[in-house]
Amino acid sequence: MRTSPTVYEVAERAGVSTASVSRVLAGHDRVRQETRDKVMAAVTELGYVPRGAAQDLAGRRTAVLGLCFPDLVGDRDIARPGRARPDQEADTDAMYWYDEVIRGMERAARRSGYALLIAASHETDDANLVLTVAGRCDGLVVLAGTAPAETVEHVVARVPVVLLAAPPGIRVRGTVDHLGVANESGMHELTRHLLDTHGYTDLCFIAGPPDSADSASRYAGFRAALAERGLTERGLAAAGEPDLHGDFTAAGGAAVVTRLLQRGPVPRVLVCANDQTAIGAMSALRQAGLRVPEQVAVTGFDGVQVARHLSPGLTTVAQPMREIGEVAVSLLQQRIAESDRPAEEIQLPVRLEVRESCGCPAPAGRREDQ
Amino acid sequence: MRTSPTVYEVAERAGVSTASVSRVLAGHDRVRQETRDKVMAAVTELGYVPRGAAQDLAGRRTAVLGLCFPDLVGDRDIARPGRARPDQEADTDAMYWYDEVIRGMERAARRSGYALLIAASHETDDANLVLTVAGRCDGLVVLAGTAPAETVEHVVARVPVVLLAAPPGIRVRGTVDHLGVANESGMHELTRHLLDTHGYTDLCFIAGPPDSADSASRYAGFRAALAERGLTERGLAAAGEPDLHGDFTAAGGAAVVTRLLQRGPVPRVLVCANDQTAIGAMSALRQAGLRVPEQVAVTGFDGVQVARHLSPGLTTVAQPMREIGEVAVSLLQQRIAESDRPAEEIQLPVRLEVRESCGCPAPAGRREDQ
DNA sequence: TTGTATGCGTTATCAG
DNA sequence: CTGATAACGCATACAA
Repeated sequence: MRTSPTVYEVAERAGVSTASVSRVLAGHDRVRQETRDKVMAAVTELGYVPRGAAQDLAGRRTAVLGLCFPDLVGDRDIARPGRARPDQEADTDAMYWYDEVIRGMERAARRSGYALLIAASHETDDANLVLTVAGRCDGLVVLAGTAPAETVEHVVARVPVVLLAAPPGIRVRGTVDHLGVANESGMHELTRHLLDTHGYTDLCFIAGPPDSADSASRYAGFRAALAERGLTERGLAAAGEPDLHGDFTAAGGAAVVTRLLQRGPVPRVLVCANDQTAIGAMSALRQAGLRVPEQVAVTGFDGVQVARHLSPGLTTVAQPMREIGEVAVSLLQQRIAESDRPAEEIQLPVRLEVRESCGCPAPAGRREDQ
Repeated sequence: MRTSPTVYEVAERAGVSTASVSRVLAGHDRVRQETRDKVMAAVTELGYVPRGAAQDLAGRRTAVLGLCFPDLVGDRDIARPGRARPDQEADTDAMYWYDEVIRGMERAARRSGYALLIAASHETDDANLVLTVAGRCDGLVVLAGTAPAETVEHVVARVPVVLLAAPPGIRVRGTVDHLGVANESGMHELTRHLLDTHGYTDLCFIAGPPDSADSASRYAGFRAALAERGLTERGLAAAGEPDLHGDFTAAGGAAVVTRLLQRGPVPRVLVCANDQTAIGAMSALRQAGLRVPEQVAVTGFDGVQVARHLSPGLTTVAQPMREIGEVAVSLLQQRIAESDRPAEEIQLPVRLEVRESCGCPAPAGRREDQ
């Protein structure tokens, strides 16, 4: 292993003390220009890059924020080489939403001078990577489903944590801030649009996994809007329980539609628990020769980027990804500054994005892509 | 700032030495079960998470790999609040490809037990974040366009570096491995498909930014295929120079098509330098009432996930994202183990993905989404 | 303005 | 199997 230069070597070469090297690199004012030059020359010649570990240890702070998100598929595709391709597609396929979260966090972190340390893991994994990350950052964002509550509670003793999109029921002990979006009211608004603007009466909800709290909240909003108009949902399994469950992937959405097609006539509107599901649903409908939105309207939830490039454009409820990142970073910074601040619970508003998949006309004259 | 527990406190509470604590947490065998229990109890009670900085310093290794990629837009949207929305869309829009790279790297890193430290920056920025990252990882992947060559050369003294998608001309001094994909031959193959299978003769290339080496390589493959058939490209600016330049975003692709429409009849085939450009082009064509692929065929390059969900599905050349991540990690690990190994230059094969946007029939019976 | 000396929290070596 | 103790590389308070 090549042994990289240290402050000592730089100091020696520059003919100054290590303190001066440190000061120059930290951009302190109180150092003579000549000293500065000597140091910089030595730094360049030696290819010196300060060891982050030492800086962090001495400075008692890292320049890093952490982000842990659920590993949806683990390495199943590796374990089952027999059908590698399908799995590969399915898993990356399900990542759209995480991509946006990662993006938003990276941007927000960077603006505050932090790099972002990311790792996926799953509740059922050993929590090793989560601890690795937690031990190396000044603040940590954990997406729901990433680690068991105990792990989060454990980690909170070490680093400020923001829990993202955690179900309202599952609250972690200890001082952790919770950040989420208005799932229920967002879906409520979307459903009202379908009911009032379009006058649809035959709608059906395609849920996510049965244990998904996000899906449940959105379903609640959907049901509430229906109830207000005295309507009932097509195809209800049990009282208040959606009948149709996808798994938040396009493949899942397509599969549900396939089943629906076998049962008989498809409802006039398919309200999907997230965008991927809607994408898969539209694809399956197209395969079956049904036109969207003329014969079947479809809507999503999340507002991932691809939604606007589909044809027809996907009507959906957009989460404020950028703002989520910003608020998460801000919460972390506040708690870094003042750790005993009471825990906050923030719910960010969502925005209805009407495109064509619900039956609305394409915006004339306007260009979606600019 | 809350002061988190240290080994000393854990050791004291458990009634053992710090060495034992360290051993237990490291999973060493040679420790009595009773000791192990005492330590784990103390760890849990105290919420102890080892400080990564100290571990890394003592262990001379981090559990982290770094990834630096170009910041396409910086914070322009922040600086110019006047037209915030359009910029916001444009910039995240251009991220698809990076998303896939990040994903692939995260997966590959995780499989090797590493977390991934990411940060965006641009050649024109100060290189601060790049140094921050470089100082905190055992290996670093740098995407082309992220940092000036000198910065990379500088950093190489400290940590193994893999340069991703760097133009063949721009090679960095020092021992850095280069990793890329077969841009030229991939585009050559795609073009031959258009020529031979479909018999098109009126094709036109929509390039990326004029200084993009990727775009240039792909253009070269395109031209070569045309030349083999004795064809010339529609709308050539200068000898060997593409006339139409987008900027690798959907907005750019749409803008090019808009200009094209004003000039007169659109070529039969638009071969785009990347997927985003193609997406924008298709969208603009649709707005203009032109049908894809019946009236105008369109193709892309990269194979981003959304390509398969569009309608028509986008015919494109797919980069092996997963493999890129895998190979990058592997190169890094090799060089960590043996730093004076000669630099490698690896070119990964690409794969033609035929869908409907080129004019091929939709695959019957097959379900794209499962 | 610059240099000296010490602490940061772990791991690992080496005795016991 | 366990316990002292010396690095690890840098930042900073303090002294000059």
